[in-house]
Amino acid sequence: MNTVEQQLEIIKRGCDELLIEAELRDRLKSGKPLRVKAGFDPTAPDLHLGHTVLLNKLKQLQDLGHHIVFLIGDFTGMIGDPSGKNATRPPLTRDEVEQNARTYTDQVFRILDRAQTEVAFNSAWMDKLNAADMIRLAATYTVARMLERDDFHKRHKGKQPIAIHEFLYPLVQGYDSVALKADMELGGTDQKFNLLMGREVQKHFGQPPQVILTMPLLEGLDGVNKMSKSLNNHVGITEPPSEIFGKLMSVSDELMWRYIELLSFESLQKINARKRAVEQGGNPRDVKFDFAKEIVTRFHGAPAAEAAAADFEARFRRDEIPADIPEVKIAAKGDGLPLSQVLKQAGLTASTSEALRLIEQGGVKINGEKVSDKSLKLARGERCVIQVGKRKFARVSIT
RNA sequence: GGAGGGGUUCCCGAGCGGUCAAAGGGAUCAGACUGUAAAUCUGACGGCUCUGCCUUCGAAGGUUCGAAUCCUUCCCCCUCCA
Repeated sequence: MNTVEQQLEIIKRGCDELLIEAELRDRLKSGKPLRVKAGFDPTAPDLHLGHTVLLNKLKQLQDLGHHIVFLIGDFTGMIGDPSGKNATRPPLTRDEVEQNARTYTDQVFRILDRAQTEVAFNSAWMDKLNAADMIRLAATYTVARMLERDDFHKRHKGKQPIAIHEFLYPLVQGYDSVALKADMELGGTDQKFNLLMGREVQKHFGQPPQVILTMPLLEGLDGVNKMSKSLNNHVGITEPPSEIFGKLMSVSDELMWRYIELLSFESLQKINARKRAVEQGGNPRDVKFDFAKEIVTRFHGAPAAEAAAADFEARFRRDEIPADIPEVKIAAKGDGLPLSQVLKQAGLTASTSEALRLIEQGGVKINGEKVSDKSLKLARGERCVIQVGKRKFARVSIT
């Protein structure tokens, strides 16, 4: 068993903020496993690397012997999503929520120990709350304090709409902590307000306030916004090995260090040594390459990672055609089909207009030969490998 | 309830009767280069049976030879007052 100080060190590594450390120390001293809560929104069931920053921390806590409650915000999810003004998502049905929850947990248990994790749904207690209870809950906080929350504040100042029910979100999240008797709650730095709300609501209900631990948010591939599926700057953990590998290689050399800092399990000494090596003229590509392998290994195993690495080398360093490319059969009417049609029907381009543009720009190759003739027709019976850009391939036969 | 300001292509944002498929930026994609799907530079960026045609500027009507631009009604958002 780890001492309190050893535990604290593990808990604090990589975290953004721990509030309040003294309280956590006291709770750890009691020797009782902590009830650690982390809430997730069931609207986006695909986990990406950004989520894993938090999940890895939960795993560490789990390994220290604490009790993890994986909370799925199905109640809140069914009302509709408050964050992000422009994408007012349609409310989810019970079925959809359950479906999402299942895919969610399946992915989560690639990281957490299924047998030792409690999965909870906040509808379990929220459904029982009546309107009067809701009003009482709402009475525990003021509008002014609510507007302190950064995103509300920004939207309010920026003259963006805020719907009333969005104010209920933090309150409900806080109430979840009451229902779960949470000792500790984890979240991203953007969750700090909500997590603190949990403390307030708990105090209001006569419980000792939870300790909160925030983890840094992982930037997306663009290096600017936080990683999210809707911004399409994410790396999903269920994506194919070569996709994960390629996406990580596309991270800028600068951002790469941030990714390593938040995602790698390497020791800090090792990471620092790599930094020094690059500063002294080492190639950052090599560091990125190893890091990409580490991550692919984590989710797909070492053999898959080796294969993805080899594939990447072949494709982008030696300009070879990858090993497995999709076969596509396209039916031609008459004697043949214009190339632009073939590209569209093979799914290599979104439209014929795009196909024509790409041909014009020299982005289309047939059997390795660049095509420049926009009106080229492929005859019936033809079989060839078509490449669009660096990444899209198809083995096409015209029938 | 009153007054005012808005809703433009994936996003932000100009345009305010013809020269507008609509400036600029971002995102994206392609090409060049390269140490990589880094960086940088160049180009493309509604669709199609592509030197032309069709659809788009909150929605529906209308005025006009011609509308994103003017009018009417409706829907939605913001600010201030109450």
